[in-house]
Amino acid sequence: MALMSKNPAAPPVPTRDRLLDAFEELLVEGGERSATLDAVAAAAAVSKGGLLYHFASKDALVDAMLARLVALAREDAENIRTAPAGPVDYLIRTSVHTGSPLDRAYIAGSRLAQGRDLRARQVLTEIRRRWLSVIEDAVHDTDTAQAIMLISDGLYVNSSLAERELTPPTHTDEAMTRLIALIGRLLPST
Amino acid sequence: MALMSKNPAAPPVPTRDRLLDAFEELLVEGGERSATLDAVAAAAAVSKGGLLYHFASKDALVDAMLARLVALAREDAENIRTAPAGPVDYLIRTSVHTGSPLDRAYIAGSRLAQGRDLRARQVLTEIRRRWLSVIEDAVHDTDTAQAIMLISDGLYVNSSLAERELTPPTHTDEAMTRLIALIGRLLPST
DNA sequence: TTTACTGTACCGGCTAGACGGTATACTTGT
DNA sequence: ACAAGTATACCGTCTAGCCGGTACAGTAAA
Repeated sequence: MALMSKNPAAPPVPTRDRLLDAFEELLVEGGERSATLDAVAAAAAVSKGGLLYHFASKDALVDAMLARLVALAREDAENIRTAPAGPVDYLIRTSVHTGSPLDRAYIAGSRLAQGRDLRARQVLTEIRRRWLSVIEDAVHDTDTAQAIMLISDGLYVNSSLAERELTPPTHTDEAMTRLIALIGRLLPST
Repeated sequence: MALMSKNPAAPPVPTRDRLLDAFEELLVEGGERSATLDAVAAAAAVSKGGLLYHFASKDALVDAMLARLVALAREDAENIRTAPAGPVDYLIRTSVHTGSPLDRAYIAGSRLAQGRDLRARQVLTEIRRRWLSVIEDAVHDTDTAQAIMLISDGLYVNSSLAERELTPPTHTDEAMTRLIALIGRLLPST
């Protein structure tokens, strides 16, 4: 009785954000090709005119999406740095597809980066540079940090590719724990 | 004098292959969106009609491309297994973008896998499964093998993303050597 | 009145694909 | 030997539909 499908006091998600969500979702699910203006508008239950009211062009939509990604990544870098279980543990565990907003935005961004979009490539490169520097600070060794980043990248690829197929969950929590233990061996014994 | 731009006795590359090459190249450079039939035909210096003579539909073009990828990957798995410097060394060194036919085909395939193409996803999953099994045979430890595959995947991502930007070559031969040494630490000390 | 849209109609360019035609080489019957 | 037919390997044109974008008239709420 107290639980409705939505908290009645919760402000509705602004149309602008719903449009960005829909854009990301389409990119993640079907790549650049699927993410047309018509499809985005339909997925957000907004008319095409409404979409173009908020974003004057597809370019503007991309810009806004990337800006949101950058903001989320900035927060995340802080989360990695201050994670109780340590930066490496946090980074690795959040590299599998968890469905978090950052996850979705990051994968959406990498879909665009596969195309000719220079901005997307630059944003992704910058984000990874930032993550790398956090890990470097944590492990005090460039080569090791780089290897850890590669594993993180690999996890992203795997989970965004194998996604929702008939594959039994490869990257279980337990598997992640073992992987992190394994990564421990990379650390120079100080 | 003896060297012309081409061996005069060399048979010209068949149009069919040139079309597949062009298709891959466009996918690698600009993603699914760039790889239209018109663009493929133009890049191969063939009319659109000519393209459709060899491949009755875009689907057929994709099928042929994936078939070639599978064939190349099959050969490669054998190369990994029998590499003089060992499977891990070979796998890691060939995970950076070398411009080899397999490289190009693999990246082209992963561009398609970003979209809705089920076949591409299945093919890539299958290829990685094959590689993993070779590495498993070599290192006798599932977790370690999986970690090595993740690093390999990460290298692919990095080199296909940062490709030909103003980034100084991150993955030099020397860096690869150090990475491989690092990976050595993952191996259980038998 | 302004903000935040909806809905419709339209346009130019692109996209996949169909189709008819053509040049050339090879085969077959006589 | 030669005409007739067939297969191969394309070229050039056309079309239906999609895509990004424009334009604009209307509406409902604050």
